[in-house]
Amino acid sequence: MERLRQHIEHITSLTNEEFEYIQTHFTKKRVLKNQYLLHEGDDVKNEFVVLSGLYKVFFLDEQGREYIIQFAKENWWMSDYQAFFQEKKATVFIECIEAGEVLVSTLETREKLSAELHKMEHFYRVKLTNGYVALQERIKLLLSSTPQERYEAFVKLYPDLLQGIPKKLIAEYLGVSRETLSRLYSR
Amino acid sequence: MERLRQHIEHITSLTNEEFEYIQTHFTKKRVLKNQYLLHEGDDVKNEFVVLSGLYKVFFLDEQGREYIIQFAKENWWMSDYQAFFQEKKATVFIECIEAGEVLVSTLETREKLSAELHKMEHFYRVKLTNGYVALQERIKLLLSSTPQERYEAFVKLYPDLLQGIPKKLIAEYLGVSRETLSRLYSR
DNA sequence: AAAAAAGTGTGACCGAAGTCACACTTGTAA
DNA sequence: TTACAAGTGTGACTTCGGTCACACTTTTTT
Repeated sequence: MERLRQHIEHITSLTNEEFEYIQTHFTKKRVLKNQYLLHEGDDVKNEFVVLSGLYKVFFLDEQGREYIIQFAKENWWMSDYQAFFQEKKATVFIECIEAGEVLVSTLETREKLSAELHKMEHFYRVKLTNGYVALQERIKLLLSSTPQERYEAFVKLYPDLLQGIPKKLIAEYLGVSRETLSRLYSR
Repeated sequence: MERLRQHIEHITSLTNEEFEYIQTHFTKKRVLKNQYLLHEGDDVKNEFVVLSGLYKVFFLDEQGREYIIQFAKENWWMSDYQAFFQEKKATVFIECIEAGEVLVSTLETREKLSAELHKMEHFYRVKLTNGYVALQERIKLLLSSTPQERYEAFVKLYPDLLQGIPKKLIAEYLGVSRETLSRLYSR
């Protein structure tokens, strides 16, 4: 839980009492490799804060092709935010790539803490601001770049992921075929 | 200004005094067709709330090709949010397609109102949440869909834009060539 | 240790979308 | 009202990336 505190205090400082209270709204959960935290069609009751391990957020098209929206590592938040905020059924999957731990929270928690503690509303706003900017960057990249440039941008964003995971997953994140990606660095 | 009030109260209710105060942080500005509200390389001092008219937020790649990030109409907010929040130079342009009016605000305003009024921090958080979800949807679409599907999704999102603006702009939003877009509905 | 499964590189082929060129229409300005 | 610019559709050609196939390697399982 100390991790969560540091994470929040990176944005806004808290008293011990405040953190004590906030803490009660999060529960720790161990996650094993290949375990699903969220499955298409589920009610999206939770959002997750990654403490350790590696996870992928992805979806499938009609032909069953897989597209990765996000890799999540330490201190990243993840959910099917569309469904989470709008209380719809999940359209994405969250699967564990490397075992680790996450904190589990709910929409009620987010709204309640935001309403009760101005500081927490601030925290969530800042997090969302950063997330918004990151997504916009991804859109610009998807719109304008060649596979080559996307790959280079990926390397910058996730330098540590390059060795750890199958290239296939990187291809699914970039939106190119495995073969095309392979040809990018073999020439 | 009444428009701004309705817009905010759609999310959180305000007293007259509160709105009086908030109001002083926004100034109205008339915008003419083809006028730029923001130019690549500028310091991004402002964000804009659209009262009327139509605007495009776009950027250029090295070859000078144009990509539209967002069309903005009534009640949409726009800026180069990346640069705005991080106080960097603009990498995008905002240009007026149809004359109208906007409200002009600043980062200081956003932060100040958020800090002073919990309600406003809430307002900004909710706006950001919606924006985040919309961007994520766009990413999913860009990753997985054919030009055909993108076009159909566009029609749903901006049904009113179809007749008003040149098809070239739609193509730039979808990330396909003008010719490809043209062939989508001529067969 | 053997067998099965997953990951990776590479060639051959194909097809969807980009580019270029041009004709025709519509809108705008002199 | 004429002239010029902008917008639009369509054909010909090209090209980049996808798909399929297969060999080889590495990892996992039994």
